[in-house]
Amino acid sequence: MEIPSKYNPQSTESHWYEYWMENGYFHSVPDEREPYSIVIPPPNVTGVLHMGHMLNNTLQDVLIRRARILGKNACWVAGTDHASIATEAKVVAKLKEQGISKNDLTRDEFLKHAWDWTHQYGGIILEQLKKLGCSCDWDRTAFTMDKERYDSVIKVFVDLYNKGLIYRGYRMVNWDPEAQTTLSDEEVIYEEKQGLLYYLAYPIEGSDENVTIATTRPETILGDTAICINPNDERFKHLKGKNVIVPICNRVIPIIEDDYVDMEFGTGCLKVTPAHDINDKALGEKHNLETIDIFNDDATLNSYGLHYQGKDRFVVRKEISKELEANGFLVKMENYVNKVGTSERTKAVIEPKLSDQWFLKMEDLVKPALEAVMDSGEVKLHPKKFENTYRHWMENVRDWNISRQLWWGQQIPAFYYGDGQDDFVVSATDEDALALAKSKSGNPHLKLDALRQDADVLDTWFSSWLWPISVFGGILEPDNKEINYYYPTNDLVTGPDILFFWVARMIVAGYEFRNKKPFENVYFTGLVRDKQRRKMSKSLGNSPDALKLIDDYGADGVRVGLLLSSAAGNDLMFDEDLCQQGKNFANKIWNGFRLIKGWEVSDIPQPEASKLGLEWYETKLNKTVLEIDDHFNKFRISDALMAVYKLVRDDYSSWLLEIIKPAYQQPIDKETFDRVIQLFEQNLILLHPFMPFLTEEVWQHISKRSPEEALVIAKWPTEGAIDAMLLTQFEFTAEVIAGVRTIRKEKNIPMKESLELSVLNTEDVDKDWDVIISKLTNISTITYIDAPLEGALTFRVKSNEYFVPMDGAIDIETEILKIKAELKYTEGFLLSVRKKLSNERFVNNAPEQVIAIERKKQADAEAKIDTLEKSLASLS
RNA sequence: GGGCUCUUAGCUCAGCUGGUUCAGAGCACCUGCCUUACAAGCAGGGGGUCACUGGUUCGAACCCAGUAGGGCCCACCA
Repeated sequence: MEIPSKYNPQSTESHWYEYWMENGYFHSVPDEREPYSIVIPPPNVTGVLHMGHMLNNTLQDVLIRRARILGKNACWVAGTDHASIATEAKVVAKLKEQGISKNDLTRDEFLKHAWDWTHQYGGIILEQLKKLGCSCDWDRTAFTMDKERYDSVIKVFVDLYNKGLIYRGYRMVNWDPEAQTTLSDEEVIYEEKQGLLYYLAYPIEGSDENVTIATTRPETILGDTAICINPNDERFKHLKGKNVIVPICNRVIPIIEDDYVDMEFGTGCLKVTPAHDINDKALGEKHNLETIDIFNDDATLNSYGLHYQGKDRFVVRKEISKELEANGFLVKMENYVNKVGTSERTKAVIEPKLSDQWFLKMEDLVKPALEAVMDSGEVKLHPKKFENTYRHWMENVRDWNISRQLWWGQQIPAFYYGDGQDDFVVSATDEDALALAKSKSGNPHLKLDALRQDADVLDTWFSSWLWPISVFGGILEPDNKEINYYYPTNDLVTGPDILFFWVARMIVAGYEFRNKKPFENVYFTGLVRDKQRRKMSKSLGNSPDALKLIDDYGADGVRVGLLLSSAAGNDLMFDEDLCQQGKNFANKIWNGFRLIKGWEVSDIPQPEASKLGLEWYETKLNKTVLEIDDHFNKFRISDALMAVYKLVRDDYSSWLLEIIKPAYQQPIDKETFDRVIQLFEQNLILLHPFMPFLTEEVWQHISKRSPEEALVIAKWPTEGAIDAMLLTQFEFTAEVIAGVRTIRKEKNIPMKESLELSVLNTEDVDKDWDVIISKLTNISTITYIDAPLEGALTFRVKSNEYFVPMDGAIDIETEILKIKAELKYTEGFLLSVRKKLSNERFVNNAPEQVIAIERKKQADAEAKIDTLEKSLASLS
């Protein structure tokens, strides 16, 4: 059978993915095994795979595949999020392209468009995850708006309402004038923007005097209902109790006093606009001020805007400042940088706005979730530093605005039967709502069609916070077999940007609805950035096409590329070269397989070198397995990969294969062959979580396997013995080999030309390793000698001295210089060790073991100096 | 403004309890090799004042304090 020398991922990846699917390896049902479950952070239903998803899902796949190989019942639940505001915005934009305005559609018509869109694009990202190799249980694929998840959300809403935790309130909320909906505090991004600070003069009623205030938003003067000064401010003492006249609209408003006002800022005098600023709202309530809302929902001015009515707030800002200037009210303008809240989704500048919204009381809900992370450690965050951030948010949490003025989402199950503030009932079904309404209103003749359901939908996160529960049906059927088996899930992998949006709220929901944590570990990935440290984004165009990367480097190559430098919580500077490294590594393994496959096996005795080499590699592998397990336990995934990478590339390929490789066209003995295949298979198992396709391909090529023997469900190596002596001896041997190779290189002696080696042996070296030295360096004989050899190049390992006899002139001067340099270094080293050992306080205070090590260092150095001095003497 | 965190080789980062020759890895770089598995490779090599200043200690990249400079999160100063 001819095996190509280049591994070709394209031809194998889809094949093995189909094979895995056909055999149902990813599907999980509860059984007697230990469960291991992960729920996917559901990507937006209409999204496409980007680098963040790639990283995130690769990590999850590594974890789930390893769990599967460890023999656990691994279940990775896939699904998508309806992403109400993002999806609705996309649908609105698409309709607009077709000349359809959302306002011309009924709710049902709009929802039909949204569902069409969802069905058209909803599966794309999941198909892309399959290309990446993700071993999700696709039979469980869920959607935050499917029937079960929808009903779960409604049930939870009703439940929380009945517990008194959900309330309706007229509050100042963050208004996105573009999407025309409210946002939660978390959805507002504050950005520094260069603006102007306008100093405006307000005439004082019944006087020629003015009072000057500073504002960044001159257009809001039309909504002013007071001027506020600090009661301790001597400068304004004379203004107490007076009124001022608002320029342009000529309204008379009072001057009030409150020590909220910072005397140092601006003029020390503040205009109060209760409808458009959260602090002014508080002041307004405290001082019983009128509230004048000057904006429409799209942030154009309403009738309070007078001649500016219908114009956008930013247009008005420019125009009104001109008008103020023209009329002498504008004292001056200053450049000023202030923080402006913008919508996470639409980027529109947020307008604080008073409106009726639904809120969830958070204070008590949050308590068990805070404790779970900070006190009991039931939920662990990786890296740990996020615990502080988490605590801070949890301790300062505010009520969650859960209503959105959108159509795409779970419609709030509140039904109004009258026009009063409290003329509504909350219920999961119409019939119950009617019954409740009848009794609450005292009107037994109320009809169903007289009930009007709240038009708002719930915040997307109000459905995704239930995800680890709702995907197992744990809300609707709290005692079902699945939820009892898979919940709590084990690990969650996500980005720190949704710590508050999602992770914290899931923990809250877990304790509230299951009385149990939703997961044990949260692994936060970093942001994927480009080489210049810029965030990857569509607008910058610096995000590579995920699928093209897979085409170019293979899914395995991309996975390795992403994992190689992605310590938890650290941003990842993505560089395609890393994928190339991954691809190269895949090819390396492929060729390792090719080499073995090409050997002819014969019934001949096993060479000593092979026997020893195999023994050493087995120990090395056992040691590495321990390291890898340790890395995994600490979520150091890239370290785990690096450990396998080095094991396979350095120890296995460069050392073991070279040690056992038969001479050209010679057969290999059966014992070595069988053993090396077993060890190679162990390598493949260790590699499989990281590079699932390549390893399965090679695994199946090594021998014909039944579906029960597929690599995807192989068994992780169990702990084996580690022979420390073998490892030490190997390292010593490797140094000797490197010494000979260096001489070859320096003197340009080709590998074909065999050399001799003499050893002045003062170390207690096991001569068994000589066969390996000979083989790897083409040394014909190794001789043990008592005195330095003349006419030879030398090198030293520990206190052993090695001589390679050389025809022709040896540059004695150079040799002497080399030895002198080595001597100088060693003497310096010895000096520092001696100094340490002669320090009484060190000897008295340091642990025994540390002192023993120092003594050993001293003895080694002394022996080495002895060797060096003898060589020097023999040369001169 | 508050909190957290980081600064180690050209780049990205390890360095876990202060103690092995502890100053590391991968990549990049330099040199030599198309050696019969792999040039997507092999072998060899150079490279760091561990940000700075002090302190604690027998001993500090590691602990403490301060300084400088990044990053993240939170916060209503108009």
